[in-house]
Amino acid sequence: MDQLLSPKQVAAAIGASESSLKRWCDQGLLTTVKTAGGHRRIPVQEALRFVREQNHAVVEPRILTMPGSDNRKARRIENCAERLAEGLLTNNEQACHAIVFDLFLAGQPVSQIFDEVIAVAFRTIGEKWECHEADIYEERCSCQIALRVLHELRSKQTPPNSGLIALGATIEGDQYSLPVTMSEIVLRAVGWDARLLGSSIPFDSMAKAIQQHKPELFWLSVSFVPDESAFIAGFNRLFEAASKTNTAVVVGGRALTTEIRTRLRYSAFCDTMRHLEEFAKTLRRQTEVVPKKTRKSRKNA
Amino acid sequence: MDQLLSPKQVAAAIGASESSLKRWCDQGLLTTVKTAGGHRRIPVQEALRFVREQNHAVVEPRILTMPGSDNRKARRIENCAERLAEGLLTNNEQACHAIVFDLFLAGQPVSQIFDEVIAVAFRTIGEKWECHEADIYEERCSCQIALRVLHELRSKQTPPNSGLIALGATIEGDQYSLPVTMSEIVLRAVGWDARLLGSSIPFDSMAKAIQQHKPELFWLSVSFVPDESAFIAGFNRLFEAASKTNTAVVVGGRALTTEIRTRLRYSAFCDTMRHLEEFAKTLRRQTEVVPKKTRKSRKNA
DNA sequence: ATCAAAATGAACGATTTGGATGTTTTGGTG
DNA sequence: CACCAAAACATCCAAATCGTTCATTTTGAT
Repeated sequence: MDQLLSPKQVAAAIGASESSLKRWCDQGLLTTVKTAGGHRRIPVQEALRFVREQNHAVVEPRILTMPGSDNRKARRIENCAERLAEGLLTNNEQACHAIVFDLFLAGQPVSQIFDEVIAVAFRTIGEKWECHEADIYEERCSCQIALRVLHELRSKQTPPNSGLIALGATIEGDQYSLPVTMSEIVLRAVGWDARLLGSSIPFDSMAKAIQQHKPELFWLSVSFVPDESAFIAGFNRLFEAASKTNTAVVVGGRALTTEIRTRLRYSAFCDTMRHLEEFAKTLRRQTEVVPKKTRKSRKNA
Repeated sequence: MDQLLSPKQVAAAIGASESSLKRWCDQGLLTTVKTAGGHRRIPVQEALRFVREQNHAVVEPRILTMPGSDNRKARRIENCAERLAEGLLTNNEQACHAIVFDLFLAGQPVSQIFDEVIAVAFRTIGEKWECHEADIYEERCSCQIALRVLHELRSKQTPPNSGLIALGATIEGDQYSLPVTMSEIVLRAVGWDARLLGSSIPFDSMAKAIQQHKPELFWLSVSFVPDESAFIAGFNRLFEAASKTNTAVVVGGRALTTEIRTRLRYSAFCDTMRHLEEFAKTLRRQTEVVPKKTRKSRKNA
């Protein structure tokens, strides 16, 4: 479903002249496809990538299928967590949408948006719940809204084209789908073909998925551990299975105490989305370079 | 074997207008076969060659990769469930998306799409799982895909403007978010301001939500009942709470055996999305007409 | 402050695109 | 077989886009 835009449309969207836009296309700053008659066509995702990378202003977000909003001051990341928490608790889905997409358009890495805005907002909501200032249903409803925003965000990313596959899941009994969904988006942002298996997957089924898809990476978000020893045993079994297909296993989540961690075997532990992003980037570089047996790269070194 | 496509289909596939495509055919950029009546027919292979050689964009790969998905036969709702099940199990998100949206754009009511396509597809997947032809992770992954399609569908609906509020949820321990999400979409389709609270909500919290939002309708999707007697007690308590705010309570879901049902008090029981739609329509008419004390409606009667 | 280099945006005639039109063909149904 | 709605046809034309040139503005270094 990636829509194609004409140079004029993109120009209008970002408030530049058509001439400049055409020049940028010809310079390769924007990847264009051409019609048979030689007209330039720009996929929306590509336009979004350009806006984010160049830190360009967006005058008409609607052309880029983005929610309209007050652009100027919204870009600072500081108050956003607060504002998001309020938007979530007051059921103001549009506001939540706008907060996240403003940051996205302003070029903030998704990992940072997740760590510093969404995660913080939900921590706030969690605290309010503990103080009986918010009810459970309000927290759950907030999750629903956030999930919809995340799905929308996901659909605006440039679709993955690399052959590097990542699979992700949560363990049986863990129903928190927000973190695992964020992980998927982060991985896709750095070029992985990340596929979320879903929530509450038994370890044996994960192993089967690994065996069938042979991913380069498997990630596990652990927000809740129903049975500690079963978890440790199951996880280490999973790690065994993964090593057979050379699959790196990344684990993270608030339910993992240091005590549990010391008894796990894993390729990487990630406290934040930023960590996950960094690890995925590194692994990607390694995995891509290694199979290439030529030593061309020496020339540049 | 050599599937033929109409100019319109190819145009849709590559995101160009029908006019342009026909011109390109006439210029010889695309080799066409002609029917007896002079209509152009383009072999899939030829369309693919054109895309490769012209380095053209592909907006709707499904048309070229799964030929026959777009013709009139495919619009028929009968085969769709089958095709959707296959798309879900093969991780072909785009195909799933296309199947649902083709029906939606063709004017099929969402309730019918849900009852006759999505529900059927998941029943098929469930059966395969029972016969060990599909793994748990494949079912979960299918749910993820379906959820994303549903969210996309929701975002394409006209946003609610009526004052009629509906709240919905699943009970604690019930993690099936697909049915409850479909319900929300159905209600929104018939003009309700439906707000999904989320999955796994305790009865007390639902009661609180009702008390705070005073909805005209509350719906509960029950796909799984962890504790039967606790459920019955909790539900009837909820019904009590709802009657205080004049809130109709609708219940449905595959976990509700007739045995359980006989022990519940509710405003309506819905086996299908169609039932829910009908009930919501009726309630809407009643609720809207009653407070209006003029008898204008008599004129039309 | 000054100037050259670079970037921007407007203007131009030629070409391409895509929507509208009324007519004909197609494919499915009774 | 006859019928019908949807799809495709040919044609036309306004609007959009192309590549190019050129004047103006911005940038950056002296």
